[in-house]
Amino acid sequence: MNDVARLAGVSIKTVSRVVNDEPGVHPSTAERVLAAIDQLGFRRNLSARNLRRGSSTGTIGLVLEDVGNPFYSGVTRAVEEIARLRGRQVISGSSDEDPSRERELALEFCSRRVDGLLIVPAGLQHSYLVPEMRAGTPVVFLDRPAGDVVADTVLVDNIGGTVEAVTHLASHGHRRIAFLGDAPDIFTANERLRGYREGCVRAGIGYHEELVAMGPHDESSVRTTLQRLHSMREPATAIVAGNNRITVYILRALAGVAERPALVGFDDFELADLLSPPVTVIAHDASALGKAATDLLFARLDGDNSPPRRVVLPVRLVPRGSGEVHA
Amino acid sequence: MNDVARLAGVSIKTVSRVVNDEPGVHPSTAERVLAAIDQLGFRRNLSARNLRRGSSTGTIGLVLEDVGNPFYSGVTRAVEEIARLRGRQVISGSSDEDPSRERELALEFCSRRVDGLLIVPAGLQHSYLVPEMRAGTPVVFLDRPAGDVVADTVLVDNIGGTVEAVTHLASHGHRRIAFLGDAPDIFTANERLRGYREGCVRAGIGYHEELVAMGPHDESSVRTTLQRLHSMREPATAIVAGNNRITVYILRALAGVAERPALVGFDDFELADLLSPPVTVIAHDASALGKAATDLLFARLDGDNSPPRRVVLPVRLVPRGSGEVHA
DNA sequence: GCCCACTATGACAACGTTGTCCCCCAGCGG
DNA sequence: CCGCTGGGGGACAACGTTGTCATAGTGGGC
Repeated sequence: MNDVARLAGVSIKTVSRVVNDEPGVHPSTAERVLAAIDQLGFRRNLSARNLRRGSSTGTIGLVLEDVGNPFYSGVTRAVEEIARLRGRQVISGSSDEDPSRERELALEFCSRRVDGLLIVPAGLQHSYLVPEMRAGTPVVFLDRPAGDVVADTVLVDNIGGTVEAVTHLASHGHRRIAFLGDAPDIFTANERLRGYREGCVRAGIGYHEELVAMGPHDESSVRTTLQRLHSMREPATAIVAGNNRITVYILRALAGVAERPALVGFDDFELADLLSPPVTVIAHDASALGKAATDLLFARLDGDNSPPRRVVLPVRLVPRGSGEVHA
Repeated sequence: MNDVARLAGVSIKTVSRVVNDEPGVHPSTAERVLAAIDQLGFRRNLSARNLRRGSSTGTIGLVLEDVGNPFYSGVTRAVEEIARLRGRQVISGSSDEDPSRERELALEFCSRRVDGLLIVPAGLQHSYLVPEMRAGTPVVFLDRPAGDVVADTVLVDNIGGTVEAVTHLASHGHRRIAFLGDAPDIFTANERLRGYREGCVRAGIGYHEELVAMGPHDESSVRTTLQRLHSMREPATAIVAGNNRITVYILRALAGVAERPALVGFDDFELADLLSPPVTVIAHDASALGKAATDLLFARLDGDNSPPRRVVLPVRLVPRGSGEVHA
């Protein structure tokens, strides 16, 4: 800006006026300034501007588990969409389910003075955010609740979803329904397990420890588990998968197997309907989740200071016929 | 920082020293300062710091077409991974194939003084970046080349891929091979069309205009196109799909159809191997693309000022047997 | 010709940091 | 007792902006 001013033969304040379309600059002066800007390739430094004006940085921090996972990239897209409408940029990072990484990212974003934070919690400890929240940075947790702070949270109906999945399978005559879930210290995994258990009890088929295998899972652990479930005295005839990755592992393991158990997966995924058999899922909308959380965040930025809210988004069983009919 | 200094009864410079672990502060003073920091929930303002130090902002700007697309979210993940190793945050945005949006995003990132830019070009005009590039901001284009500037570029072997796809199909006896591509003003779409044409010529089956349908495509346009291809006097017996979305549209349109043409899709996708029939694809690695581009960017940041490079990543035909064998 | 209003412009401080330079004072040798 | 040394700490400027206020010039009304 200094250079522009020198080149145009004016003060930097005048350049500032031109850059900001402020009135009170003679057209011919403005023209000279614009020419200088063009010649030097000047671009206003937003950091300095925001610093001086004490205004917002126009950024939103997004901490999620893994942008590479289609579910979270759907969330990201929705967040970006709304942020854009409100003139904000999104800074994002993946925690990879590591609490210290989550914390590192969130605090880094705070140092950058983001206007707000959206966090998919990896850990259970979030008191590190208390100073920021007290300082006025709105924080919304999504997909999972925060550990030890009270804050806005957007969840999906994990329990209701798995209850429905089990009910659905039981209504088709299944009595040996297994559950493969993610690591039990992950909130959603635990909730879904609870839903599974409740579903079993409600369906009157009882809860059997040996039909449950919590993660963390990978392709081979799923394979082993399926063999175990199949070789039981009373084999499982149906499976509920705790998330989209596990569903895919199961599908891979079952490829080519003649006698397939029925399957219901948590999380919908592209092409689920085109597989044979198509896969019944408990669907919930990643973009709805992202939208709800971002809307909440912006409401806070707009001055809403009502008590923290907890929003639970509905899920929907999408029956596609993946072997529910008992053979 | 001012408040911290006041509370601890020291000057702000001393606080700065403590925050930056600089020597020359008496342990007892440091302790007082740390206590004050803790009590006030102080967090250093990174913008101000970077402004004063004239150092980098520690951010990388990433402009892509749509984070929601699994291909680009894979790219994003890879970029993030490497940026993290080098202590950078990623700011990203989706252009939705809109050149003005791409420009807006890129320039916004420049105003934020990102250390470097990664761009999946939506348009053909990139001279707007010249001032930034001259000012020393490294820019790497990925997936598609820049329009009218010379810059580092990372591409995949689009032509080679479609040539191979057509060759593969022809070697299985197909002579009526159709091509469904994206909008022809998109670089990759055009390249793949060229590869298709060349493949046809090489295979000695000739290039027939009526077997080509360039986009933009949606589910219904694909459906219509397939009907047209099927009801020809000499119907197409095989199809090459120009990208992952088109492949999926085709799969949807073909669901339940008895007499399916063979299919080879550009871009691999999850579960392609589990469909029946499994889908043969021309695979290329989103994360390799992201990694190559980011590596190139960091090389520039490390001072590499050799002439702009163009990297072309190989693609790989993954035959899965989606009906290549001529019925 | 004088004063006023108004336009165009600039000087300066400040945002929250950090780099540079300087000062104070205790401790030590002479 | 003096001067030197070095550790601990502060004052001040500067990064690139913008808000506030001041000022120079210009033209019009009396």
